[in-house]
Amino acid sequence: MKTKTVRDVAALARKRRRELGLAQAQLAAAVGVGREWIIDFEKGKSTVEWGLVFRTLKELGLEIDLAESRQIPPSPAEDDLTAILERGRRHP
Amino acid sequence: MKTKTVRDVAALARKRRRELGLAQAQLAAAVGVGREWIIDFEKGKSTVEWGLVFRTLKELGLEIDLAESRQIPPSPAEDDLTAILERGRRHP
DNA sequence: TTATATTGCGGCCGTTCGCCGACATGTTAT
DNA sequence: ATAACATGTCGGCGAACGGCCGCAATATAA
Repeated sequence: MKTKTVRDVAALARKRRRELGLAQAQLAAAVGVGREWIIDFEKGKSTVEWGLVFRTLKELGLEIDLAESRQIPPSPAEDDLTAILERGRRHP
Repeated sequence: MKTKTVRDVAALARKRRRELGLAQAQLAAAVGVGREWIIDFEKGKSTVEWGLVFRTLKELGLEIDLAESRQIPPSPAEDDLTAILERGRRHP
């Protein structure tokens, strides 16, 4: 299942948890986090810890695959980049 | 590409970045994070923000797929869970 | 209905992220 | 040789995470 946003992952994880008949508290205990963390994660909170997300998905039996999409995504800040890079080094 | 740990993801991201000929600073600017964040992420640091990881992978053209692997992985907190699960089911 | 379980939310607080500098090292180019 | 770049490291600081506690809505069961 391709995911486009963190919410997609969150929704999928929630669905999966329910399919497994697990309560948030149960999953939380299994992963080793608080109940609130599961709530935030399933809400799609983007600032949760990456490692905990990974462990949670694993616990739910959801494997993470990375597929190379061929095209380079539109580099959004090309002009800003030069400015930033200029600032990064000493003036010539 | 199946990933088993956060380091797998980190290594893959680093490889991909180099294939694209991007410097850490460039990727950092594109994603909107500091250079150190890219360093930590590529080192496999597990406490980095989930949303930033997602954005970074996207920027690298790496799509995240979630595949349902079989059953529930061996639950590490079985003693606690069994008690809870017992309660959840009808008991003869 | 009455219970029971599950879920969501709001503080509080210790810990830590992520950013910013400056600096060190190694590579490459002029 | 110098200069520029790329990658890492270190110290420091504001901001925010994540855990614990309780309580109010909702499911779900008896």
